[in-house]
Amino acid sequence: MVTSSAARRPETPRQYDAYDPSCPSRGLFDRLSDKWVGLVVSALGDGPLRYTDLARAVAGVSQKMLTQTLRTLERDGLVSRRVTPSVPVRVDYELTPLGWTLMPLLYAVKEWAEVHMAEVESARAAYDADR
Amino acid sequence: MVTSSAARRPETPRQYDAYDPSCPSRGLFDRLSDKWVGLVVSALGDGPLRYTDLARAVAGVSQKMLTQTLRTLERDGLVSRRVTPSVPVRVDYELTPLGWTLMPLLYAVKEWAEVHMAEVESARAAYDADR
DNA sequence: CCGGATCCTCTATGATACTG
DNA sequence: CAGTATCATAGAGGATCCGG
Repeated sequence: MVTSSAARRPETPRQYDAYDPSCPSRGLFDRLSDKWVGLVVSALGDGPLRYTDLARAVAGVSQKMLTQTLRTLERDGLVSRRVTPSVPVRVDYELTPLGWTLMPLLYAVKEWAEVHMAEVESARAAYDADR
Repeated sequence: MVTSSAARRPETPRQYDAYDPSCPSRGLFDRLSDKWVGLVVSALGDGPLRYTDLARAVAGVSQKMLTQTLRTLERDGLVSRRVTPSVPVRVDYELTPLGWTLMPLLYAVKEWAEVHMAEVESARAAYDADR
């Protein structure tokens, strides 16, 4: 008989807790809440993109922050970087399989912001009216 | 015949675009990517919480940031604040109906971080090994 | 075209102390 | 208990220049 506690909880073998500041997953969650990560990952949800195209898609991002964000995502195994040594050089970024599991979640938040923007704006107006 | 473009796209009447830095939804998306918003909203997913309980749930948050985050969420119509004028005063925070539509999305990201932490850590190790 | 290296500026955040 | 007010600071992020 092999009734481990894991067997009773088929999913979510909770060993990490993002609420705990000392848990590594807290740091990871913070990274995912980064200013540019959501937009970059969402943009790559439409397929691979060259550096410049990514910069155009995520309008307003500086070179520095785009590169820095991509490096971190690459290190975390969410994005892969492929260099084509042409002249000039061509660099494509693409979501890894792991990245693809995250993309829909961040994309959903982005969509939520777009869909509910009007409601939030009227909530703000109502709030501000009281003071 | 009433075939408006909206009729052809039943859902997502895209009028906001978070990729556009000048679009209000970009600002909203940035707010949702705030360092504490995800954890606070997720914590309230288990039901209403008093200020102190919230501070305990979202370990590591300072009074200042917790209050500031809650004020913003309240203004944006995601969280409601109820004061019970007892002695000492009791304040409960709760997700609004609008907040409830957002909570599962942020909670999913938090769960993703917890579930995939190990994979990310090994990706980091592999990346760092190459330099 | 891609992005590394610098310099510089703000602002987001924390620590601390105080109040109804 | 649930904040507000103040002060101080790290570091996020932008602008610019340079190089492969």
